Amino acid sequence: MALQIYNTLTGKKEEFVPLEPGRVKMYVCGITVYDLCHIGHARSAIVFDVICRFLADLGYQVSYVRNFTDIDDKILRRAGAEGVDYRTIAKRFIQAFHEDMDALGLLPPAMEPLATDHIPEMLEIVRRLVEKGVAYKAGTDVYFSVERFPGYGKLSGRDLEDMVAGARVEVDENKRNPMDFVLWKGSKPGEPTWESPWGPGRPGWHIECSAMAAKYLGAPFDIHGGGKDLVFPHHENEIAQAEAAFGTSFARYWVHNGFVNINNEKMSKSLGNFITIRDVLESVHPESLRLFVISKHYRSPVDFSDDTVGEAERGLERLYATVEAAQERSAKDGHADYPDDALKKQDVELYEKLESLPVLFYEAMNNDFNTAQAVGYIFALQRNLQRFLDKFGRKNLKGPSARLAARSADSLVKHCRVMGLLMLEPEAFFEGQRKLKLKTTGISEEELSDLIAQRHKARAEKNFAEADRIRKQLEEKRIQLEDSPEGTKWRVSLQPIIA
RNA sequence: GGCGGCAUACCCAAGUGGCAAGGGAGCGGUCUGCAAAACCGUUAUACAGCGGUUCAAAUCCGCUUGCCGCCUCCA
Repeated sequence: MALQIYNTLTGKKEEFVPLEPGRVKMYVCGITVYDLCHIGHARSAIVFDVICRFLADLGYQVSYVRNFTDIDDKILRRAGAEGVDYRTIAKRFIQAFHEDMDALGLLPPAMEPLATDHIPEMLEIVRRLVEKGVAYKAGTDVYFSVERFPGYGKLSGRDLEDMVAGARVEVDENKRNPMDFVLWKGSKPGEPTWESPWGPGRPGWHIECSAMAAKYLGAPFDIHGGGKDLVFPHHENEIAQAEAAFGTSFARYWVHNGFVNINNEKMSKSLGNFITIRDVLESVHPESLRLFVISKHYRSPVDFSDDTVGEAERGLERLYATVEAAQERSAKDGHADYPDDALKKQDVELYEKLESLPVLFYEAMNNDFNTAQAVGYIFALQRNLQRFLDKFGRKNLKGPSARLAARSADSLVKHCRVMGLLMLEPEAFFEGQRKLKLKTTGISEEELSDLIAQRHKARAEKNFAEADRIRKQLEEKRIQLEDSPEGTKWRVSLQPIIA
């Protein structure tokens, strides 16, 4: 089955046909850089990262552009509050954004343009719109006249009359229609300003994305993405400006991700349920957050809680643990090849899961990036593989058994990596996980190994009361000890994130 | 007020006409000094409710209820 993408513009899943064979041009609205990013931004970034990786996996060359809005009221307000230049604020949060995205393991876009570097391109669009009579100057501002663009409302599925009737926008004497939106704002004293044919000022928000997308991808381009909340007015306005100015369609497929909620409510500063990416990554592995995100369909809202993130984390650990065990125990014999029949004889169910995973995986992903279903298929293989390994106790696998286990592990890794998961060697993952988790308990590695050694001694002396006392002491710090033939291992349970 | 979305087991969640994926938690068992992990078994005659279409519906249509989002900056 060919790739199907749900297109907000038509409200339907459509077969994806790129404008240029073998190439996908994708623009995703980035952030306004005035504060740290929260987990809603993380979801959006992860969703489009997975889309990007999947398209690349299908063989497309992906041109991915994501902008920064680096001039805006909120940036100016913060700059004013701190008594610094707005560029200082923008620079600080662009850097923070990059740190967060790197920490999340996201592929960098091909291009990350800044709004303020594209004022001439924006002015050119405004010029064309004014020339065509679709925009007008009023006072010190230039507005887009929604009545002059017949398609206005087509993305968000509203018509102009309804919008005007229910409009909650401020009445502005300058506007001909309450829904008209600003393209160019006359600057107030002390604000950053650029020269223009309509007087000194700065660009409106929507014009940036139209200008940068058109510059780097041309119009029309293939995919335009962003959060659901951008559908109206931002994307609606982008379409209006760009199509009116260029006389062509703007973007073919409009893709919008759902929100992250906390306790079933949208995250917002006023509700005090605002969680930054940094807050989460302090105690949660980035791939856990990724698995959490892709366990849900990208268009559905997702509720973030300690429980649901913890579930994702345990799932990820099991995935890594199974892969590690399979790799280790098939290391010797896993590379020799055997006929399919010989492998199948080892474990019919595992063999069938292994054979069917590629088909099912691509079927799910091709169906509007159904990562949740794809993850389900991956866990089905993981479960069968783990069960197979357990049949052999702790022994290493030989011959066709080793080969079957090795191939299953390879398949898990390969398919997970298409979604940006299982990117680490298991050993490195667990090492990182131990360090990260231990840090949240306030116990040092030395203290812990001392306590484990003490307990080991107590156990050797059959002083189980003392051994259990130490175990309990550590459990209070969320550290769980696991005795195994290879010695005592430990794991740390999740530190609550939500207060 | 206008527009849109969602409702599947204890929890999370996939499934858009033909035997209800997957994960987590629970319970019983194997293993273990005890635990934990892992494995085995088990947990929806059923998909908010009512009505309709169909040989066949969680899936399509209508109505009802509940929750959420957008309409103002917002991923």
